[in-house]
Amino acid sequence: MANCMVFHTQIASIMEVLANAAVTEICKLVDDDYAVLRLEITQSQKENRGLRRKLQLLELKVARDRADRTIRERVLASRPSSVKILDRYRGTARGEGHLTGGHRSFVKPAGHNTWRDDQPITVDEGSGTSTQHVIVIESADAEAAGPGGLSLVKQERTEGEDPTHSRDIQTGAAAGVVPPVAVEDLATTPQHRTRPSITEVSGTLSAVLKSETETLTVTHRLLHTGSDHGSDPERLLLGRLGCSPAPDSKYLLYGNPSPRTVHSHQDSGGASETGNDLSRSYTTAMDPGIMLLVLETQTDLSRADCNQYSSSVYSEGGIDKKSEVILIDEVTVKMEGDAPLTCNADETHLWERYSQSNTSDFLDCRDRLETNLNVATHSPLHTVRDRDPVSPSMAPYNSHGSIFFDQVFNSDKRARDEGWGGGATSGNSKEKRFLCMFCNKGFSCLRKVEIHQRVHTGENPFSCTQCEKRFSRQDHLKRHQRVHTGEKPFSCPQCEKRFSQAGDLKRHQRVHTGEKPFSCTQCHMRFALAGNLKMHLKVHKGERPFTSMHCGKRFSERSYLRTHQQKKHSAV
DNA sequence: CTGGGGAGGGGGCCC
DNA sequence: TGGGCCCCCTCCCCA
Repeated sequence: MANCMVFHTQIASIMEVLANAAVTEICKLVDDDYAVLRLEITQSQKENRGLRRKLQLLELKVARDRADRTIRERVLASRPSSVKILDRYRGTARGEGHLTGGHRSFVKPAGHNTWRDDQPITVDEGSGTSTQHVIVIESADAEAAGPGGLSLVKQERTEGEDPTHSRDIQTGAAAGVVPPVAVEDLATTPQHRTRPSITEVSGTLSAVLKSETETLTVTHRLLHTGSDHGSDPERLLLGRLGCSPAPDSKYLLYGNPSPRTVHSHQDSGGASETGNDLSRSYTTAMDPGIMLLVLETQTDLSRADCNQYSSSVYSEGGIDKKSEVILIDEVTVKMEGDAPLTCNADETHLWERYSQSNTSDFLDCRDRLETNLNVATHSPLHTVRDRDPVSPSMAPYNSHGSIFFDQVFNSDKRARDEGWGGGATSGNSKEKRFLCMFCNKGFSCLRKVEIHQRVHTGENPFSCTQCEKRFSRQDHLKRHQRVHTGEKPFSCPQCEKRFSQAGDLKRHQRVHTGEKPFSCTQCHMRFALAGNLKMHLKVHKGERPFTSMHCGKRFSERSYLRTHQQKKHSAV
């Protein structure tokens, strides 16, 4: 019995030892397998990340190629639209010329990459012919454009800072991915070349701006971006280029993340819609997904100062913070009452650039912006206010990736508007805290800026159901529709003539009053209409830009040429 | 050439 | 804040 007990004890001991050994072995196996498994998981994760990265790059490349192809097709299909752009922003450059002034630098819609070279556009300007070079913007890789979108860019111009260094920092992040931003300013020497305020942040795109003017020795900048419309909305930041607000003023330059309507060129109506064509192409080109910009005014140049310095070249190297400006010839004729005619032949349009934003601020802005984007508004605007002072440490590239362009295009209308006191620096009683990111014009509320920006973006959300014409404003559409309805609500009390626009009636009534508020300073002839005076001035200037192909006879107006040709034709 | 109208672009203001 | 209107300006066209 005792032996039996001992035997059982021994058996139990052996069983325990064996069990322990088995457990140990099992644990060891589990640990080994677990380690292997972990290793495999880690490797798989790494592989996944790598593959995902490759996939993103491939997708971006495909998207970019598609966008390039589309844009190339559009540009090739509508090559003349480039001239229409001139027309839009010069206001007068239609067809054969007929230019009285305006910008001497032109915007190529962003993304129209096939319009690559400096294409001289010959515009007959008065007695001479000016060869205008088109600003060329080239898109570039979009590889680093993160889906998160908004980028962070900071640009600083502090006294003594080397702007080259600043730019290098800003572009450096994308340098390995995209071609560096190239800006050529043929009018300036390399030493005086003003560094472009184009900051390639994410590599979504690089911009090549080439601008050259024949008669100007000033630098000008322009920004544009382009991307695949169908892909993730491009994020860009636009700086500004234009005469700066008053010193020490701070303005909010907002982004317009409007889900821009992209119109195909098939939408373009007939020949009567050339303007719309332009708008559409331009809209397509712009299509900014998000534009956000933080701006602090920086230059000491007032508008007048800009005018004064408009023909000089500014260098931003080192401590020079002055703006780049562009001199635009523009003839504006405005006559009030019997006051002498005023001809500002050297109306200037000014380009300047600068922008400042703090990295953290920008991230903050981005967050706000992205938050706002979730709101289903048509075109939410986002403002950033009270920017912190600029920090020298730049972090131009964030994880989301995006672009910052610190440039702005000024339309010739701007000078006029600001001449009326509507500019950002006009110091109106109403504080105009909201700046157009394109022309820096100030507005008192976001809605106005949004509407105004359509001037630059070409967005025409309101279309006529009768003729497919498109308008940037609803009231303009409504007014246009009187063309179809025949409605003429404004009637002249003197002659019962009716007009569709109140201004037309007012203008017409000069017929009855005999009022001729526009007088020529050369011959003291007076005119009831400003356009008539304008045409008359060509007589004095001897401007005859319209030449008959048949007999070589020259005319000051296209209509004269047309009449002449009709007579010739009827005679034959 | 001149006179004049049609129509569109754009800003400001009011409700 | 958005709609609507007024106003100014400009281009184009035609008589």
